[in-house]
Amino acid sequence: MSKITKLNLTRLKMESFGDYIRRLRVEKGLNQTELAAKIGLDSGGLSKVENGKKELKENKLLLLAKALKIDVADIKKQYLSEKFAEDCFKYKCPEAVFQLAEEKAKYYKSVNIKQSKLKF
Amino acid sequence: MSKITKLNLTRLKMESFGDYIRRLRVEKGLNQTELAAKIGLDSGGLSKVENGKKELKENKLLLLAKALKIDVADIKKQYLSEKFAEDCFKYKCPEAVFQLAEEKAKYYKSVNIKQSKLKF
DNA sequence: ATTTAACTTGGTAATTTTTGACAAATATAA
DNA sequence: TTATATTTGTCAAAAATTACCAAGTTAAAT
Repeated sequence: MSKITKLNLTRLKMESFGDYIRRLRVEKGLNQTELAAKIGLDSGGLSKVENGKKELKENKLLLLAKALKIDVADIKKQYLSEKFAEDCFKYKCPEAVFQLAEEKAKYYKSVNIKQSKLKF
Repeated sequence: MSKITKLNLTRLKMESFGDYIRRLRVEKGLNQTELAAKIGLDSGGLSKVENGKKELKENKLLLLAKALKIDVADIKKQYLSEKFAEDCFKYKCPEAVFQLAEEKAKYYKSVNIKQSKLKF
């Protein structure tokens, strides 16, 4: 990575998943209570989501996409990338993990993976 | 992706985390019972790991690296990449997630992330 | 075919983690 | 202030993970 890029990374705030949700919610003129209701959560729960204190499973993700009228693939990307990055950080894992993960994901998609084998 | 690459992906078996562990175990001339004992597992547990039926947390990962005399970073990479790929597949998430995840991971590393904020 | 060792699989109980709901505390705005 | 919005902590229920055990299968050898 170039020095410029590295500097930018250290200075520019990266939008977290919570920031992303909050931004879209505010753009839509909703408060936490209103949006939370649409996804079966109370305002406290949504607050925690927006502040990265977690909570949220896939069905909520889909409801959120619908409520905010955003692309499901996009919100999944935002959500999972955050989870992955946190895991990588937590485990102190080299970032090369992501390249390998992408290869594996493509491989899973290319073969018709047996659900039993992978238990999902 | 080129047709050649795609063909290769569909034909070549990609080594899973379980395959990786099994290969190293066999290379060292250990059976499941022996290796399992070194990481505080029974043979059934190790069998499940090798067959992708999961089990395994970080401390076992470190023990495994030690028992198999392999680089800790390497085993973490193998382990996490598999988890990430499975999640991506399960969520039907676009593979662009990995590029974003890598950016986020680099960002987390570049700022001195507050543990409280991210709760890890 | 029988024996033996290695491996796989399923069940289950114990533990840990995640979740949603509530309430209190804090902040923001009118 | 008063009202509204957000944050935070706690708690119990629900879900997921884990270790452990035992039964079942496979494979190799003789």
